Amino acid sequence: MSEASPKHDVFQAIADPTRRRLLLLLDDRELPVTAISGHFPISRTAVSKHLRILADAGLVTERKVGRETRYRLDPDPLLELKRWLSYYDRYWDNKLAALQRFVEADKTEEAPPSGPRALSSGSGAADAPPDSSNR
Amino acid sequence: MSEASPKHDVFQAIADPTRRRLLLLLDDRELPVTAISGHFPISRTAVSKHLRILADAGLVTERKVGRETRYRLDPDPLLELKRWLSYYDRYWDNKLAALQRFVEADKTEEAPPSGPRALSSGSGAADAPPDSSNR
DNA sequence: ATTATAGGAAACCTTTTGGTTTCACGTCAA
DNA sequence: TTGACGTGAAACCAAAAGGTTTCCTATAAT
Repeated sequence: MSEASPKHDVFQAIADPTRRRLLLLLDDRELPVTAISGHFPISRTAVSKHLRILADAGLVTERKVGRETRYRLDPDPLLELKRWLSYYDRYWDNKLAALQRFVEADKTEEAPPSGPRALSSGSGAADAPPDSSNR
Repeated sequence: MSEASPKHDVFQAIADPTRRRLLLLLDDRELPVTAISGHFPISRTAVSKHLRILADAGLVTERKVGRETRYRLDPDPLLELKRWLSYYDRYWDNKLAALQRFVEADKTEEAPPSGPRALSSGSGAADAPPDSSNR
């Protein structure tokens, strides 16, 4: 509904430290480009490009006010990240983790590479449940 | 602690879709490189390089067994991501979000770029609380 | 009407990234 | 001991990423 052309995905968008700082800066403020770029050691144009990438990922909204363009955080796409991360929650949820380790105890110990392991092609879903994007 | 030389950070490590798939594949299995690369359309060497990046970020552990090197997921560094994400939790925690919007209601409406901003909601440094890394 | 400001677009440069192919080395099997 | 197997290192390459500078176009302001 809201994503038009996610040319840049969230994972890539937040990979850059400068962009992470941008998100923080725009967290609760709506700021025009020049004001934003004052916080960074790089050129205004460079900041502008970062903002575009964030906008492409849906992480900031742009709103024209007179001759300036004001940017503001839109954290919604971060929910995708949150969902992706939640896949690993069982590792930190001690109760489940204990069960998990118990269940997998047998196949963990010194399994030869070519044993009766159902790993190869077997489950197509097991290969990419939360995120299947590939280039 | 545990991190030796985090040449690659988690954010960058998970930015690549192939690497995300690797994490899934190594989620509960410990696999040697050749077995792993069978799941990907790229060369074994390329997979090996991805594994190195993941290892640098601490996301996989490598263990030599005979002539093969077995890799396995170590999700711990993902906690950093989780922590980073939690900074934005207030946006999705409805109770707090309501308060937040109320508090910021006045400064949201057409605030001039140079107003008396006192927003940094208690949580600390306004510019870079969760992540301050910069290149 | 003229001038200053804000910000994106273009062209360009350098470094990084993701990939490949080839090679060398250690380990296991005949 | 001779060969096949499993991997990483090296050299190399094309494309993408992050920057910069130089325009160009709107929108104020005087």
